[in-house]
Amino acid sequence: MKYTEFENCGLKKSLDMISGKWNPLILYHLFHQGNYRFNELWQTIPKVSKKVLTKHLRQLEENGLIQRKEIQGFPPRTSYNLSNKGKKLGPILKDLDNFGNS
Amino acid sequence: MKYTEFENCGLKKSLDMISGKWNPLILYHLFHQGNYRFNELWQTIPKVSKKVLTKHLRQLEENGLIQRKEIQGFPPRTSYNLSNKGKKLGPILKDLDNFGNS
DNA sequence: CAGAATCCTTGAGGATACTG
DNA sequence: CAGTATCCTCAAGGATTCTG
Repeated sequence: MKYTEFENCGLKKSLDMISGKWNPLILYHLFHQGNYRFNELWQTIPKVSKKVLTKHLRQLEENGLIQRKEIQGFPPRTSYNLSNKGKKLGPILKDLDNFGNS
Repeated sequence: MKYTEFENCGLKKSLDMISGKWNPLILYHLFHQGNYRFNELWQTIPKVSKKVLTKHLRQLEENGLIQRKEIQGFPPRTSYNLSNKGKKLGPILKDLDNFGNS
């Protein structure tokens, strides 16, 4: 496999999806509590700036791992939860966790 | 899970082990051909500089995923191959590859 | 509340030259 | 052959302030 091929392979795509600094933690929380509003998630992971948290969430959404819902009204609210695709990552992340602990 | 806990969890450790730019490709080649000398590997992945390739290999070795053997004599030779631990990553990387292709 | 805008720091990775 | 040694670039992430 050459580098140009690697760039398009599934492994690379998967790693790009989850390797952002906060992505594993975001996914972890969505796995275990299901549903978060933006500020709720931010307070759960207080060390990340809102800008960066937003960026991570946008990428996760673009990659189809999470869903973002706007709730109409004022003040504005958003709700984030895992997509079906995102849920399929669960066992793999668990495998990686076990591997890292071995 | 708080960030401080995440820093020490297995998932973080695993991601740190494999998320270096060239690590997946290095592991891929070692999986499929078993044994490489330094220059052989470098010519297989020619876009990486020797400095960076060395750094990746050192880290993989420190994390116990690969083994490095020096062959005495001149010119110097080294041989790299997967450790038993490294081989256990195979199925997980395959899962990630499938996931990324889905 | 859920971001967007702005400016800044840091380190991973790259390019090139040198060496035992 | 298998690396070191230097110098350099760039983008991820951080800090802070502003807004509909």
